[in-house]
Amino acid sequence: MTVDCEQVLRTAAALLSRKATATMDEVAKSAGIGRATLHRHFAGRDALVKALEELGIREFEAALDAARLDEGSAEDGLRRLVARIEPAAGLLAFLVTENQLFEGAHVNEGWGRLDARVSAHFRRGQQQGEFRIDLTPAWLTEALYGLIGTCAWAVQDGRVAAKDFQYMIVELLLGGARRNVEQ
Amino acid sequence: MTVDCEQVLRTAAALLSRKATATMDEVAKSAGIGRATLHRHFAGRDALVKALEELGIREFEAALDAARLDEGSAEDGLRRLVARIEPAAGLLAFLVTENQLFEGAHVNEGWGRLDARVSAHFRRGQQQGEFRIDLTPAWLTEALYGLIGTCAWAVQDGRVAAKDFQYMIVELLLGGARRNVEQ
DNA sequence: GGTCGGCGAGACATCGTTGTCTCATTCGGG
DNA sequence: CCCGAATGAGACAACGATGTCTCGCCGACC
Repeated sequence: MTVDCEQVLRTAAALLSRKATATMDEVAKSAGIGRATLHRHFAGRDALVKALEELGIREFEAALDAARLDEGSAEDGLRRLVARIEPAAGLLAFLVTENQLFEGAHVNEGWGRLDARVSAHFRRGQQQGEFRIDLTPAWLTEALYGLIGTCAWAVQDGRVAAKDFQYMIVELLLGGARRNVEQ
Repeated sequence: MTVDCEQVLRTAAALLSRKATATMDEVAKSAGIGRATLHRHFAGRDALVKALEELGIREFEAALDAARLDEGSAEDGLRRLVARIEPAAGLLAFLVTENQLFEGAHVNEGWGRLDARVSAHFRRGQQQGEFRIDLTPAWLTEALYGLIGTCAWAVQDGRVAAKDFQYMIVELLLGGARRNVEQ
């Protein structure tokens, strides 16, 4: 009968990704538990969001590990990363926009680590001559986050087919919309 | 002594872009007016957001008109559009994420018109052989919105220089991160 | 100079959300 | 089979935000 905190968090992530202003009661109901039980596991809304943030950081970090970014070309590494991150795309979209609400109050240091790893990968691609050097690693990192969130929403709204998730993100981020005639 | 509604809206947009959960009182204070006066002009929070939405649609539509998308190459048209849209980027970022909160309740038909115009421009670029046909116009449209919002936030946080706003968006969207050796 | 309309400030009731509590129930282990 | 821990449901007060009101003030217009 014990509640699975991890499962509750995933359900909450799915709901809050679509409706960031959802009530604690709505979160509890969507997880199939009572509001009191939700409070027993997460002291309040802040604690819930914080737990969600840590879950997102864990999943992102796991995706980074699983993608083995330092193996092979930078491009292939990016493809593996997007593939591994797809299951957590909705959670990531929520957290990225949620972070905008924190007016510099305090940002989890985990984001710094993640940013550094992703940014370093883009920098490696630049140094190896794979990526353009006129787009800064910081911007490419932000753009990756933004495109993941945008595509996750587009899939939810039916504007992009779910099976095209990885392709649309990676192809746009790597190749852009311009058609290269020599290809 | 009459309040300039337009100016109030722009101030509100600047605040709400950064803090979507700002109080009506905060909005009023940031605009330098009293909460009562704010209520006299906008019946409530919903009315304020709706007015903001219509302002955003007007500005976006004006940017589309000014960009003269049908003149010259599709690429140049996109560059002009991003340039014209830059002043309203923060407002757009707010509205795009705010729209995620509307769980299909009702979407302003203005967004449909805007989507159609932007989407048609990408489609024209595809038909003229300028743009790739494996990235759907709908996705390119969403990606444009997403990158504009992401870049607006990145500029606010100092991760991207303000002067690079147009360049970063257009270059990434058109050319992607991959380095083309023949260039 | 007087009047009138709009504004700011504050008071007030209301509503929704939140956090805490109690109590009955149920599931699982001893 | 019994006991205890955990859960669900509901009640409750507290808090913040909201919407409405009044009052005093000031600037504009006549």
